[in-house]
Amino acid sequence: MVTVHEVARVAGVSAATVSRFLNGTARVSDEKRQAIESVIERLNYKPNVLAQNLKTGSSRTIGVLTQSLVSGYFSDALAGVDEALQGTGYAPLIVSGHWHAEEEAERIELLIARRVDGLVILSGKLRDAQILGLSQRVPIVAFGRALDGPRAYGFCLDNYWGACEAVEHLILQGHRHIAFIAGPSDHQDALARLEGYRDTLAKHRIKENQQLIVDGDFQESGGLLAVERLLESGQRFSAMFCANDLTAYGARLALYRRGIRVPEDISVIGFDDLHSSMYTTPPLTTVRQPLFDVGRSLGRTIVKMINNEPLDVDVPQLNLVVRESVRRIG
Amino acid sequence: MVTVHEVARVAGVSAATVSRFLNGTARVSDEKRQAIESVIERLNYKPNVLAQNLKTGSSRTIGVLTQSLVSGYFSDALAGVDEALQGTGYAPLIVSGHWHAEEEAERIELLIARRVDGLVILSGKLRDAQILGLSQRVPIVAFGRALDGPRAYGFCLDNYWGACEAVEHLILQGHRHIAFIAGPSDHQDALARLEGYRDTLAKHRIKENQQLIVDGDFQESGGLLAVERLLESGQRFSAMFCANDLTAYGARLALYRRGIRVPEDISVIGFDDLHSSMYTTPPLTTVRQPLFDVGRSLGRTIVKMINNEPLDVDVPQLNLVVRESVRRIG
DNA sequence: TTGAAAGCGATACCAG
DNA sequence: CTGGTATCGCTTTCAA
Repeated sequence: MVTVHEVARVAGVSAATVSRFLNGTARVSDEKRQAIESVIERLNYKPNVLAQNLKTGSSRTIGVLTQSLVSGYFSDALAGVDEALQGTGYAPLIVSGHWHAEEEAERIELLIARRVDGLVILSGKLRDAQILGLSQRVPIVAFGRALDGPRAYGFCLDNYWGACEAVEHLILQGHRHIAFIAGPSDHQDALARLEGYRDTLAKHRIKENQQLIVDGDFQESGGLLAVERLLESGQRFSAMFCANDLTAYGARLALYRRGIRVPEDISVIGFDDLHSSMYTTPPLTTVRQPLFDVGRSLGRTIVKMINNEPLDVDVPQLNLVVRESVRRIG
Repeated sequence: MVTVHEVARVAGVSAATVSRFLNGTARVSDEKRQAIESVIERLNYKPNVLAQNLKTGSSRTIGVLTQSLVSGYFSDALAGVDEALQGTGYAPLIVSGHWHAEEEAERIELLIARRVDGLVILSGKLRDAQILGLSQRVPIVAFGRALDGPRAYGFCLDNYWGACEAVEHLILQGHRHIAFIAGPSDHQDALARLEGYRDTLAKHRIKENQQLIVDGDFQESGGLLAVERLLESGQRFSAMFCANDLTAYGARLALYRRGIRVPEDISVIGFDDLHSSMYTTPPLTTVRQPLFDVGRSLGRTIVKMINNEPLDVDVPQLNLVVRESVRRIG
């Protein structure tokens, strides 16, 4: 493998000069520049990143903590981060915490041990205090938590607002008996969505019916089970708000199994807007989370933070996307 | 930051000894071992990976080339690779080629520049020869191509067989007019599936009807369009074999829009078995590709290859999973 | 078993 | 503008 020294020797200059040329650290006379350029070309010299890393103390790598590699939700965000990092010289090192605080902490330690220059954290179960602590060792940008420290920044999307929009939509379409399939009760977003549901009913003076609120788990299976319980309870309802799209998929299948049509018999609205929600039968009306944009914003922000540039973060917004799973009634 | 030298100094030994202790490179007397251990503990010493990397010439990193970060198909494989690498000391560096040969080559160069110790390649458009060439610079394990060099190994799943299974299933259920929505014609797997479709019809002496074979693109939109064309062509058919699950989703929506029921009016079978296929309405009968297992196998194999261990690769198999989108007729 | 010392390959300071 | 040289932190001969 050819090194700076060889290039230097062949070009008749010093290694320092080659380095300067390579990094544009200082002016290099035209003739030497030419010589160096041609030697690099001829010897097909490529700097050894490992040596650069050691010398500069930076790995030009961004650690990314996701919660799942196989979730459409997180994948989108990862793709966004990836895009943002394109051409910056930083590469993402992706690890998954599987919604498990200890595992997250462990993986992050691994990332730090690998000397990542920055960390992007997608949701998770770590406490804000822990993240703030970590941020003393490495700059952090997080999604799903409001953070604002010197080396830690984080934003959330307004899940409460999104839920309000969803329920509002249902009510405007004439629905008054609206079921809610909740998410995990230890999940901040799930809670916000529940609150939005409650408050919006209240706002419209619709009395909340405890029986219409059933547990889910943000997975299809939870949605399916929830609908079965709902149906067995004998409660009347014309619409259901599912805490996320996966839940809606499961719910939709449960309905299908009972021969209940969507939206003719029951309207369904979701939350997230996963890719496939455009192709469910019927296409799902849902609250869109712009996860790709979120990821991109996260990626750009961590790079700015590393470079000590002003952050001016672009926080993408939720919005309701109306498709065909909600029917106007009454 | 504390270094080996500091640890050595405080423990009253040499840096070499600390290093040996750390790597188990040689025996270290018990008393020194104790001393070193306690100093490491007390000083909370963590070796600098960057320095190790430079010295050993290895980054303890595996480059993984995927084609998409947001595809359920590739995500599964990535998760498998990730699992396989867990606890090996190797971390995956994931890049995406977006089904674009040039981009793939570029990204791979980036990975090599970062001194990855091995490469996992998931499908893509590079030619086998290119990969073999690359494998002189870094060991490679690939999916979606049959490779067997000293430093390159690759396997495919038997898409032809899978397609035969699918069509066979349809025929056994009494279908004789079977449409096929193809995948991209420059995609090896898509071609194999088409062939399987053709050969199986032939095997059962069902005359192939060119009109029943329509183009798709492995995406939902292609499936949707294809069905519209199919329906407009006025051809009669009772079942359709979709080149992949996404295509089936799109097809299913097109059918839904026309009020055509699945499977009562038309049976649908897919290929891949994405997660969501279990929750479509109706749940999709499809040929399962065990992508997670594929990824895991790939991950294990690249590590073995790096360590010069015998490979004995475990190649997972396709299998038909029967759900509810196919009806028995006749 | 242990230590001294020589690098790994680049960068950056200090003279000139 | 350029070159010599120390240095980043670790691993690994080579001798003892």
